[in-house]
Amino acid sequence: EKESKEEIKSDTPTSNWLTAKSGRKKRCPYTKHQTLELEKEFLFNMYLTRERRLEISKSVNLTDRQVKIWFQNRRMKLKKMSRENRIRELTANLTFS
Amino acid sequence: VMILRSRFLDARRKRRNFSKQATEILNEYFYSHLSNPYPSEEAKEELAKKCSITVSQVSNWFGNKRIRYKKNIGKFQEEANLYAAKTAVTAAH
DNA sequence: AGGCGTCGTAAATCATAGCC
DNA sequence: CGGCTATGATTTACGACGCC
Repeated sequence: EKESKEEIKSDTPTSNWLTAKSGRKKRCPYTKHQTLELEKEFLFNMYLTRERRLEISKSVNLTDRQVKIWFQNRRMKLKKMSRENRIRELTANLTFS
Repeated sequence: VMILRSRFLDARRKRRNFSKQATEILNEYFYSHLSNPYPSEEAKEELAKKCSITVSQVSNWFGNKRIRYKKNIGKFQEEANLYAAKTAVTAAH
């Protein structure tokens, strides 16, 4: 008997999850200057207005879509950082008091 | 105590490879879910606990593993067989 | 409809731990 | 002791879905 819910089929060794996402633009690392400018703006405000976004994108020579996505990613990074900081504080106190 | 504390905190910044048994647990999950190696949030939490690492680290591990596996399946064939055999034994009651 | 939000991820790249 | 490569983490770029 046993459970046969999660079957490992011999038919499709490994199929769909390795379907490559085609047509995606290759990741292009930003320059130090670009990153610095974006970080400075992020420090000033985490959310951009459309006008501000246009200005920034022009000044750092990125498309406004790239700037929009950069801010989205940056907010997620901040969120992750605060999540982990909180856990560390709690863990440190419990372990060593 | 302060020395221990600072050592513990410093250890955060230096990357360490995961322990042998942590890697073992992650690989067992990966190869026993090879048709869809995407653990749910709950599964990630459980793996994190068992491995004594964070959920983010579990996510990183699966992200890296999926890409590296599919980039070169041949290179991982031996490992795949090994864990397939292992879980077969475990599944036998 | 349309645009911008989060969430989870792919893929490339970075940093360096650890093994010869 | 280097040099290399494996491995964990971070950075771009989207798709899927949500809420005005």
